[in-house]
Amino acid sequence: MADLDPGRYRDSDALALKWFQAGGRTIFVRPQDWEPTTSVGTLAGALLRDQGRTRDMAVLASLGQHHYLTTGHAEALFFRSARGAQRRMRKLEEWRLVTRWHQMEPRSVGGWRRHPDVFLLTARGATVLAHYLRSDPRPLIKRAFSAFQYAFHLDHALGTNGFFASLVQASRELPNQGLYHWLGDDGIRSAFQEHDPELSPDGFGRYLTADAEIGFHLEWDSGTERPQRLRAKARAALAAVRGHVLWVAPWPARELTIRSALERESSGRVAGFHTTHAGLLCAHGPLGPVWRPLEQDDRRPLSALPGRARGPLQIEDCLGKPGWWERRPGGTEGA
DNA sequence: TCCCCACGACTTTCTCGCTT
DNA sequence: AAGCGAGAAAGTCGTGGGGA
Repeated sequence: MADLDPGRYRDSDALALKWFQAGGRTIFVRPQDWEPTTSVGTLAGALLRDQGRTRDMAVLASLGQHHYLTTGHAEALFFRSARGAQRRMRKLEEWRLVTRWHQMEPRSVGGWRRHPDVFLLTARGATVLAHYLRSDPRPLIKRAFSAFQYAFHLDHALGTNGFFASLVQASRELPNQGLYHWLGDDGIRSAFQEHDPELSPDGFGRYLTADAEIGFHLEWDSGTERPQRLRAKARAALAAVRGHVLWVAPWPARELTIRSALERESSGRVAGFHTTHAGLLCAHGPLGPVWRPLEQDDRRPLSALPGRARGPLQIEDCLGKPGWWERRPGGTEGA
């Protein structure tokens, strides 16, 4: 069994998922205030001249959709090297389109471990993005401000985002697979309006294989929710979700707790629930044989889950593939 | 001495506009 | 269309800070 502490994994581990977060322990060093200024002024000219503006806008769009991206997440989605991601994010920061937080995680034995910096959209970034997308900037600014001001679930968000980023990273070199859609919780909540939006899953993904489209919702568990609430979430998913729901537990025993809650709630009904835990994800990666269906013992890879026949979506347009943002300016949620 | 991350310096590759 | 050059972007390597 792999060690559960993500801090123990090294770059040399073939499938190390270095940005998986340990839940709820990290502290964030952030600027005092959110910049309320929305003037874009001289920036417009610099951006228009900039060769990488399409990618920059896709970075901003992804920040608008998922709120918190680390240097590692940005690298997985948009860059081929960590240095490239660092350089570009620094530039966006200098243009005051994004703001940066440092993360430090206290170690159990004392001391601190530095994690990659976290980037958030500024008001200026939201305005520039809205201008680029020809949309109303106000909702974008409002959501970006909320992400800055009310970052209560930041660890949880980074865990969810880290899962999808690791999926992008793991599939980017595969010629006939890829993650096409990644919807954040904002995008999913609208689909849950008829139910309790508080019970909506944490993310939605559409994974393409050679002959199938596999849609799945993600539940990223922090290990703090009571079984009662787990069952409520299971009920909501049974009512509102067609397709798979993947539950990720922080440790093996917690996975068993989740499984018993799910099995109790879904007994006798068809449920596409699968579970895993962070140790397996770190050891095998998100594409490894880690997903265990309810009332079964075997674990299977994501690509082996049943899906529907491939539609017009193209593998080469999947997230992380070369230049994907050129063809999908709407970010990870767009067509 | 090692780890992790950010970043500076230098080199190489790519992109774009201009000229012929 | 082809060739050229300037500047931007990307690749690589080493360093530094903060920690064990």
